[in-house]
Amino acid sequence: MSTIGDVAERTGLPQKTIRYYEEIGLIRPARSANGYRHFRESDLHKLAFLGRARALGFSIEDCRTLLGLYEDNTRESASVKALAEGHLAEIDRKIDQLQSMRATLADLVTACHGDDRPDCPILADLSGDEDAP
Amino acid sequence: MSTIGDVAERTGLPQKTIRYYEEIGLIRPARSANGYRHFRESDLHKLAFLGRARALGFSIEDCRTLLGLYEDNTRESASVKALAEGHLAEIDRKIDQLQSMRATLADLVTACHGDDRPDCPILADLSGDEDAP
DNA sequence: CTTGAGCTTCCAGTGACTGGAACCTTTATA
DNA sequence: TATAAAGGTTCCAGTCACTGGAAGCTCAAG
Repeated sequence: MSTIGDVAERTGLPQKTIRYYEEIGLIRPARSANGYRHFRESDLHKLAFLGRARALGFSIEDCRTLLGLYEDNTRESASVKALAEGHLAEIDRKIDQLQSMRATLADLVTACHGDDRPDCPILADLSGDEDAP
Repeated sequence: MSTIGDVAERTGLPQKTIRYYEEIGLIRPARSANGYRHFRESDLHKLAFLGRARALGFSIEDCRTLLGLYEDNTRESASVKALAEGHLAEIDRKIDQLQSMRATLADLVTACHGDDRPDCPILADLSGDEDAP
C-alpha cells in the first residue's frame, strides 16, 4: 500500500498533479480509514501511463481516451494510431510555427548590434519598418 | 478617427484582444462622448507593433517591455537584443522538446499497424513495456 | 506532550485570451 | 415615427493543466 508521497516519488509526478488527476476522474485511488489516499499497483501503473502520455504532449482528454483504449481489450489499434497521428500532425504544426518565428527572430537578433546606441533593427521591424532586414 | 471595429480589421486583431490590451494597460485609447473607444494613429501603430511581437511569440510582459523600449529614445539596443536572445533561447528549447516528442511519437505511429486488432505498440509503450520499439 | 512530517480540503492564480449575456448608440428602412 | 440591425459597451465565466498557499487533521519519534 502506498500513500501519495510514495507514489509521487515513484512516478515523478507532483502530489498536486496526482490529486488533480483524481479530481478530474483519471484515477480513483481507494481511501484508508484515516482519509489518506491509498494507491494500488493499478493506480501506479495508470499514473505512469499518464506521465508518459503527457510527456509525449497528449492533452488530458487524449490521455483519458488513451487510458480507455488501453483498458478496452476489444479496441482496434487503428483508433490509437489515428489519435496519435492527429497529435503528431499538431506537433508538426507547432514545430513549423516555432521554426518560422525562430528564423525571423534570429535574423533580427543578428542584425542588431546590441550596444549602447538606441538604433535597433528589432524594434524597427516590430514597428512596421518596411525596410526591415 | 476609428472605432474598435475598424481597428480590428486594420490590425487583424480581434476586438476582444484589443479591449484586453487596454484592460492590461498596453494601450490607452481615448473615448468619444458616447463612450466608444476612439483610436488615434499612435494606437493603431502600437497595436500593429503588439501584433507583430506576439506573432514572434513574445509574452505580453515582453511586449510591454518592448513597447517601453520602443518609446524610449535613450534605450540601448543591447537591452532589446538581450530580450530577443532570451526569447530565442526559449523558442529553441521548445523546438527541441517538440522534436523529441515528435521522434518518439513518429516511431510509435510507424510501429502500429493500425487495423482492427487490439495489439498496439503505442499503448504498449505508454504502459511501460520495456521492449517498446 | 510536543514537534515535525505528511496527509487532507478548499480557494485563488497562472497566460492570453474567448464566449456570452445584457444593455446602449447609431443608422437604415417600413 | 417605430423598429430593427449593426455596431459599440461592460462584466462574468471559462479555457488548460496545473501550482501555491492556508488551515487543519494524523501519525511516528523523542
